[in-house]
Amino acid sequence: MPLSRAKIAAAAIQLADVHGLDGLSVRKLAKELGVGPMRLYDYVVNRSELLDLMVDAIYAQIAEADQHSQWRATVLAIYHRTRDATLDHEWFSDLLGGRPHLGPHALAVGESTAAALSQAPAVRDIDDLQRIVGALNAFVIGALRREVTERRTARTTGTDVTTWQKTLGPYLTRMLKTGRYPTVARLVIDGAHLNPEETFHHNLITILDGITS
Amino acid sequence: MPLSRAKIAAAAIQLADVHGLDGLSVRKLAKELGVGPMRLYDYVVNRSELLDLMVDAIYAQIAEADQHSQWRATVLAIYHRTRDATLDHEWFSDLLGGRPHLGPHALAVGESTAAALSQAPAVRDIDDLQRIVGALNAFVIGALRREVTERRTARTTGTDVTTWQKTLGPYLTRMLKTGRYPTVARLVIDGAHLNPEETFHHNLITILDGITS
DNA sequence: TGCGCTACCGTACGGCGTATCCATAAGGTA
DNA sequence: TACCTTATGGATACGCCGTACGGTAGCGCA
Repeated sequence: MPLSRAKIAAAAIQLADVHGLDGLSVRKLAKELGVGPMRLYDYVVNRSELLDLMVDAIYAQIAEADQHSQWRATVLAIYHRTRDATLDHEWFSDLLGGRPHLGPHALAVGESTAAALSQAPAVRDIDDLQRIVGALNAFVIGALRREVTERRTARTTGTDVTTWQKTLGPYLTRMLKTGRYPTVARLVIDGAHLNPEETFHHNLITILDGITS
Repeated sequence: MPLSRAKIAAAAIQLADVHGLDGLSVRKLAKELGVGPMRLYDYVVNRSELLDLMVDAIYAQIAEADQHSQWRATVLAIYHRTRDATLDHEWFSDLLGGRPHLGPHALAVGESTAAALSQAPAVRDIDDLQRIVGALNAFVIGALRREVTERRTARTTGTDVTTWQKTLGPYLTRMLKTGRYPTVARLVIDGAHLNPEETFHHNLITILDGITS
């Protein structure tokens, strides 16, 4: 097996899936592939280019979204698929919005999204399109980052009450008991655990429909 | 000068403002403060806690937003101030959404935002509030990340045409000339350079009014 | 005077990205 | 067959990083 950019990216993704982006080093990746570290620099100029490779591989996964005849359904499908891919590869959220996504598959996804949105009746000119694409992407980036962060903290502190009280619990409850943050306290304590997918869907629809009308 | 968490945070912020988060190391920070590296670990348990300190210092800056009598004006003021602070300290965008913001000032900002939004007529119960706060925060996080990323690439590649053509230009124009990304091409080529602040404001208002009605 | 405690610091370890140089194998030519 | 060229892969090394650890100097107090 002669080693290739695709193979390197696949191994890197697998490593990052398990150990996160911090746990992905050029050296470990090389060891995983059974070669010396410097070998990888024949295929990639930088660690950062390695990340670009990984990102575009994820976009390839996203780009497989089915084309719907309705522009609205197409847009929703793409963003939901983005969410699915992000939850499958949480490190992806660390890179979301942090660098320009210019790989071929990223461009393809961007093209599908923009093309669909350009069919919305409210989109009169290219400036409208730019604003709308920007707003939607911004929401999705932020929402996915938040969701992944919540997942991570829930995982490390544990969802159950006992470990929660041993980690962030004391500090947070102490802060909330000061009475200086009543609304936040209500959100934390009384706020039901909303279904993340439903919340994402609901907010996405609200913004999409609000912005295209 | 006896060294304190506040002083450490201030020096760290200054360093990060100039050299970015990557250019901020515990060792450099210690040297800047005229002490040995390990000295800082008497005030901070981790590099990560150092970042938390810095983040909360920025939230302190944001929290100074004036209180308006109208909830809508309050919300807008807070988010605009968030944007201002982020553009003053671009590294802040790298941390946005990537970790829970639980410092006292972050909580204060969250409290002000949530309290204001809870006065919106459309907010009936706490679940509404949770969804709306989540959606707005998500948009702002994503929008600021994107804006900072654009600023950075514009800075390194240069805004003028000549350097642009020497860096990303060739690759991107080649990709766009394939004809596979017509809509993206139109966005890049024909899309006017929209005023970032206006775009932010416009989108924020659209989402805010769409979601609270 | 002696003693424990605290504040502080120097050193060191393991890991990182990557520049540079070396060994070896492969293949073409005389 | 013998030699030279060229590509392929690897070992080593440099300068950084975060931080664990052990030691020391100064000081309050018995």
